Amino acid sequence: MSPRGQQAARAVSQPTQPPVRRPTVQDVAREAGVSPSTVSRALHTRGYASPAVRARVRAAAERIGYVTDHNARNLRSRTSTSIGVLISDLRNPFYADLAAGIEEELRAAEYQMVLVNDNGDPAEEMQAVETLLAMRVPGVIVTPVTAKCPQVLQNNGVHVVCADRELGRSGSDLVLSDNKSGACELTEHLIALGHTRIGLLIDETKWSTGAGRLAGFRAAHADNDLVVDENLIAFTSFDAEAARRTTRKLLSGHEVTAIISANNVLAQGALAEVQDRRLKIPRQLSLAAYDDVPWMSLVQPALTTVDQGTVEMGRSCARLLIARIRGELPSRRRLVKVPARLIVRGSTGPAPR
Amino acid sequence: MSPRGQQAARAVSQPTQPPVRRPTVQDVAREAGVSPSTVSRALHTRGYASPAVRARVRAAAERIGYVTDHNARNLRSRTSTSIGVLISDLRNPFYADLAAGIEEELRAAEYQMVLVNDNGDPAEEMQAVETLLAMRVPGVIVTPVTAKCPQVLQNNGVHVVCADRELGRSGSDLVLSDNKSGACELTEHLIALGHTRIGLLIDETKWSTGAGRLAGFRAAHADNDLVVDENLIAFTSFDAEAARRTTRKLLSGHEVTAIISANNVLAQGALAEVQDRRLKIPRQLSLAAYDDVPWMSLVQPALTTVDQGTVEMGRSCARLLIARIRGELPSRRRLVKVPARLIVRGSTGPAPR
DNA sequence: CGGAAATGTGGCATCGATGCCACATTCCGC
DNA sequence: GCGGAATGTGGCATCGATGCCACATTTCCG
Repeated sequence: MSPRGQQAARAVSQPTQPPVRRPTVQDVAREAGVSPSTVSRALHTRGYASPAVRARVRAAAERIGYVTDHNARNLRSRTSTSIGVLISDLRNPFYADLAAGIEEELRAAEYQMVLVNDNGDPAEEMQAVETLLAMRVPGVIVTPVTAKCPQVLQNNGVHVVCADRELGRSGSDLVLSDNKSGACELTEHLIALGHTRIGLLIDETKWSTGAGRLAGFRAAHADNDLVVDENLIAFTSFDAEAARRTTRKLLSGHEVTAIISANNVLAQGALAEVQDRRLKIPRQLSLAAYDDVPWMSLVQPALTTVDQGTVEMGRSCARLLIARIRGELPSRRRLVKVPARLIVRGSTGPAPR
Repeated sequence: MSPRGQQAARAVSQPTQPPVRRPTVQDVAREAGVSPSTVSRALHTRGYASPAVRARVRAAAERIGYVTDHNARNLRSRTSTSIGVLISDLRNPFYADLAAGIEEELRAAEYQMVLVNDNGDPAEEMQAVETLLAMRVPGVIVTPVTAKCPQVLQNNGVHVVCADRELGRSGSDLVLSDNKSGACELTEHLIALGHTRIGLLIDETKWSTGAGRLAGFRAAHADNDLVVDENLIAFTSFDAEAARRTTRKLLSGHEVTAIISANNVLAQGALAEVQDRRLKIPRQLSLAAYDDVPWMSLVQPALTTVDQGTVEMGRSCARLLIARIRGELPSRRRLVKVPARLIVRGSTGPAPR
């Protein structure tokens, strides 16, 4: 592979390099009759430019269609307005809502969102981290898969906000749903309806998310002097199909009168199984879920749920990160607990006797 | 506002500037005992470096934790690996799926996705365009709100792929669902079941999307020698609540035996109204929708739909754009029609007599 | 009215990687 | 064994915006 061959090949594969020459600060300077430095100050840096010059420069820039080159700016000023957002699955409405909230707030503050799906895979997550480091982003919002991820970022001076879950003891800022309270409230709602044998469909408890929800489930029982039958805590995998199979087992011979799904995906599986069995809800079985998503109010009867305020969680993440980047926060890490809200709908009713 | 005051204020608001000095090409060069140019070639540019040196440089880079600075690279080489993605509403599963497909393919090709929600607002859309121009992205994938958007981008030498809809006569590449065929197939399915008075709930026909679906609806009627009663084409606004009200009107005195919703959002409204009226589906009314999303198979009876293959559409967009950027495509614009697939479920049945 | 402070602008170096060219080797064939 | 091609490396300028400092004006006050 000779250099020459290389270049030739390259030239062939890029025949239509767009030849657009975009105006630079120099051009604007010439047009406005000032120096490049002045243009820069007039357009961006605060202060340092008389209103008259500022207006003139603005007009000139507008006239020749000048658009700042972020790459040059970022390089020189050693900053960037791109923020990394690292989530597990955009197709899951929880993550989509989270991302939507983040994006909204970032956009309002004139930051850009670089969104990466890691599919819950540690390798892809680290790959993404590398990319974000290369982009020199000042901050990242992540629903971490591995504690290593926030750690590496922080070691490189990148601000990190962990969303939805805590992994190990990172010093990162955190935005979490108040899982324990929410799950507790939901469980108590069922207990108040007379349920004593409540199944909990849950996929993990390693992360604070599952752990919190389980804790809330237990707390509600304890508060009402009920002992939790450990057999009713049904561990399953993270996909709907697995949840369905687990629900099947749960419904066989455990005499549960209610089932709580720990998240929206598991709820899909649970509902599918329940519908398949033609169980009358809520007469024969009450069904509820943590993490309200739109379809839950479309099925009949509509599902009783706990709304995490996911979009607001996303907004909080972004606000927190921006404040951190601007250095407006004391150095100690901040924990934001987003309150969860119980939404009672038709799928929960008095326990059958 | 004196300069000094400015600086002081700035200093106060950024007390903890992360002092992390990241290794540069120079550092790697020193570590490996070669020149910076060689490092650059060894790590990135193809060819031009002996395997031995290449390995040595790689090792050195690894050892000192070198991560290329994309800003510098982009500036110098006048390219970027960030791709803009401009959609209307991330919370709508259609757009989320589209974005997921795009991201997947971009990531595989080592591009990054900068995702912007324009909320269907022309002003925000143009705002986003400006930002993407500033980032010097080589390409953008957009579900356009305005024809101006792809146009401005192209005028600035940015490659554009329009997804899901065509606006006016831009020269952009296009990736569309085969709306006409899909809608036609769906309508014919209903006609075959004996329906002759089919309502169509639709929000717009200015864009190719709505226009195509309406055309398919008409085509199916024509193919079966049925005249379309224009009163059954129910125009509505783009939100579920409006769709619900429109459905209400449609159900009052038009003697429709089936309703097709032109997209997933409208379907929500239609379903809500139908459930509210306690109509038996499909005995009293058949219900169907264009654009299959997960909840449609969760409701009972599950909805008959047309699956657009949205994720695949996203992938197509990304593949097309990348090929375009690499200059692998002939200059004439390309139109990709993604086939739609009819999914018959329980919500459609024989027409009542 | 003079000199110091305040105020606005311009000049120049610089951020970090890379394109391009020159040059030092090595290789080959006659 | 020698001239010229092939091959691999280093040097240097450069992408475009901005931080910093110097300096030319103005402004202000004793």
